[in-house]
Amino acid sequence: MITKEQEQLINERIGFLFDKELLDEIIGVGMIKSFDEDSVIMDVGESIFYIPFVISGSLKVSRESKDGEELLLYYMESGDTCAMTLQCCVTKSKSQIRVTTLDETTLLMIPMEYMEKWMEKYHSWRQYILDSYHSRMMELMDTIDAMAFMRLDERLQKYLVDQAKLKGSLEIHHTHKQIAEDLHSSRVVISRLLKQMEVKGLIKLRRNKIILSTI
DNA sequence: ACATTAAGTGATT
DNA sequence: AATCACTTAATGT
Repeated sequence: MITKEQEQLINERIGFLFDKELLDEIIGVGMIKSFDEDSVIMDVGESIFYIPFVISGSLKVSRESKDGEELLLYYMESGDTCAMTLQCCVTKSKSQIRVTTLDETTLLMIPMEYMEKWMEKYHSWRQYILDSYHSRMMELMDTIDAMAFMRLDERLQKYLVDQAKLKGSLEIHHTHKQIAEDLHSSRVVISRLLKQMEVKGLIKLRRNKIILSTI
């Protein structure tokens, strides 16, 4: 059940997206769930019963190949929902993706049966769903572009800037290994590129930490 | 003090 | 740009 404080938080973070009436319904049927940093909240092959909304925190959505290799697709922040999940709800298929938290993250879960019902009933819902499809699509285009046309060093820079923006901090607490996995590269290569960037004065390197000079 | 894990580096493909 | 093999540095027990 949703408490008064949680209701307030929902209103604050995603309230502007929907009509009052729909918001009341959301509060009636939704559940709030919180997760620690680095927990996998949904994995490849799992069935999906809830539509998640990000209330606070951030997550990454990635894909996994047969041999366990990971590839980062896009990020989700406050007010976002997962287009892949929506798709799975409609087609009643299993998750094709993995969703991992990057921070302590709070989600609002809506049982999936409301998805279609609200599509007919509320303009704001339909609009929101279409918008989020659109923005996910755009983000995917971005990552495809990056993979196809950008060199790894440019991708790495973009990655660092994205992370910094996402966390609102110039310090990034990732190991070179984690970054390599996200960018589908190897640790040694990332270490070397980061070293180059440090020499250029773009970043400073510490153990488990990278400090950007600017965004 | 010792083990473990992260990061740095030269050589090779 | 990736991989190997090895070193060095930082951190936990």
